[in-house]
Amino acid sequence: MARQSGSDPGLFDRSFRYGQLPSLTGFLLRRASLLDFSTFPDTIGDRSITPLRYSVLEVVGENPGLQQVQLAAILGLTKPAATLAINFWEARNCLTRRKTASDGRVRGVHLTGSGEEVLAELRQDVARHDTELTECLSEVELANLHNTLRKIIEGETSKARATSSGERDLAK
Amino acid sequence: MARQSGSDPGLFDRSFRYGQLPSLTGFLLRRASLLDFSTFPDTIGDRSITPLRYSVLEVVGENPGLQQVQLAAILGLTKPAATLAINFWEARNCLTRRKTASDGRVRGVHLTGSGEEVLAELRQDVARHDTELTECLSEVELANLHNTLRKIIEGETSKARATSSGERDLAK
DNA sequence: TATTGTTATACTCTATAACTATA
DNA sequence: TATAGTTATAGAGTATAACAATA
Repeated sequence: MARQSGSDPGLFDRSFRYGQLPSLTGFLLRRASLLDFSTFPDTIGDRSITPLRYSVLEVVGENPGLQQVQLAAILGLTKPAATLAINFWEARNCLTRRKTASDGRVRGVHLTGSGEEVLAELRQDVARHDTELTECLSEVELANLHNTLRKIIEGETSKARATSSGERDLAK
Repeated sequence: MARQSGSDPGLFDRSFRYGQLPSLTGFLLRRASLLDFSTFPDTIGDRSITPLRYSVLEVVGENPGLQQVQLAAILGLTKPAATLAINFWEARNCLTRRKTASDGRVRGVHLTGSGEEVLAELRQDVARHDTELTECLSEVELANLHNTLRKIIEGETSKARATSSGERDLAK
């Protein structure tokens, strides 16, 4: 029985027409991102470790004692989403919450010893996966791609704040 | 009360460290794609019209009488997902299913008259949104971005077929 | 009152499996 | 027996709301 899946799109089948889709940046970004996501577990092995969960570990590792609201803000998560992501790693003994002396409401997030080890391995696996994703590109192409994507993210993020959902964030 | 949302990430807050995240193509792709997705309804207006649902209308418009399994293959959807997406537009009188003479199992998908009109407007709105997303880029940068993204999608798609989920697709 | 964090809850999306009708 | 399409169902993921503890 054949597997039903949306993870192997096969873009650009010459038998069909795609209209303006292939000339839309948003369409290409989504396809590339979905491809990255769908091949992620092949390199990482553990299917429960998603790019988001990896990024949680990475950011906590870089910012020991980070508040959960700060983690949420950095990664664009809601508070409950941050709670759940931390719970995931806490259940695996990779993250711990510690009360802060200065503010009793805050429970700073820290890597555990085994969390450090897991992160160290994970960083290498993720970097390898990322290299594989872009192995068809030259160094110059890759550097240009990163610069361009950062421009889109930075430039459009500030615009989004003024015109989109950010408007509601600022509104009382 | 402030709105809880993950749609306005605010990447690169200088107060924090991001480790290797900003140098990962996958991370940048996801952020750019999420930004595109989160600002999409601002241009389109109707929140129920997602990029995916638009692409369904676009592909059917370009390939009248398309089979539903073909639509699914083109857009990387499962059969049930294709059914639901077509149902959405059928309920809005934009798409119809018609029995095919040559094969009684097939119900080809077609645009209705009002579907043509909706698509024509939608194409313009989507193109405008896409232009806004990349308005910080020069023409050369945009062209390079598209070429590079297509390389990633095409190059990696064929590799994915050989090593990833495609393996299970081919396996009995 | 406002903020940190958790829990409760619901909604969307998408996956698999099972069913139908045709071939 | 295989394929096109639908329906049923369940699992992630993520959203809001409400709550507890602290400021």
